[in-house]
Amino acid sequence: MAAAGSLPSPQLLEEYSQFFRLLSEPARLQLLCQLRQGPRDVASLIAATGFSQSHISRQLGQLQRAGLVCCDREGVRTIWRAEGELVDDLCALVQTRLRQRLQSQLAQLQSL
Amino acid sequence: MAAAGSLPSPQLLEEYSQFFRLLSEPARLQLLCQLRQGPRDVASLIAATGFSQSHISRQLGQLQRAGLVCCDREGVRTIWRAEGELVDDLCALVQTRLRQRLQSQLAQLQSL
DNA sequence: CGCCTTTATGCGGCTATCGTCATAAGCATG
DNA sequence: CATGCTTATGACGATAGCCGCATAAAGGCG
Repeated sequence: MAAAGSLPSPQLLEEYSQFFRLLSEPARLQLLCQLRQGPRDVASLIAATGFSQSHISRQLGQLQRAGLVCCDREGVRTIWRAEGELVDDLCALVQTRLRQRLQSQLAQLQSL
Repeated sequence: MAAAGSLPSPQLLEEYSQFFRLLSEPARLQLLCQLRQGPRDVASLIAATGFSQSHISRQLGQLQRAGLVCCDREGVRTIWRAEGELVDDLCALVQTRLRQRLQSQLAQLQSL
């Protein structure tokens, strides 16, 4: 039986949704995956993703404001890196769910 | 040191982002919160959220296709309920992060 | 100081999605 | 069957967000 906790306030709901929205775009997820492999400068992110410099700059800015990435200045260059394990943990949970659903769909197909 | 796993394929990235996109809208999050408290029929969801019937129907459809909610037919009425703990787990992780960030901001303010 | 490299931002086109209204489809009852 | 109640879907206006182009700002080098 589900616990009957109180409902979250609209403001909190808004915070949650804004956070999840960050992860709802393949471009940002791709950047996070790149940075999960280790620190990268913007040039290599451009090369790896094919996005324009301005786009990458904006997305990194959003991720930084959310505390998901941070950067170290090396002169005029900026080296970005992932911060924290949150995204990995979230993706692991989601991956488990996705796998379960695919397996059940597979079972459905095979039972025909 | 971060593990240097392989990069996810674009298709997988798309799957992840589509899933997170479901949670990136306050309306859907609100529905999920309502259903987390227990099964509800559509009329009570309309009353609780103020959204139109058509909108709620669409959002529930999306959540259902993702396996986050499911429904039992009671004659012509449909009773919806949350399915699985995934959303709760995800929100718990995010909440921890949000709290940490607010606390650190608070500490910053107090150190002035 | 001029020049180059690198990052941040204003602007605008484009697409996707939100949310509503109107309507259709399905099921129960008199 | 006709009526009423509940849910699903087509159409549409409004808005938000993606993404690139052009340009400004900031730092390094001769």
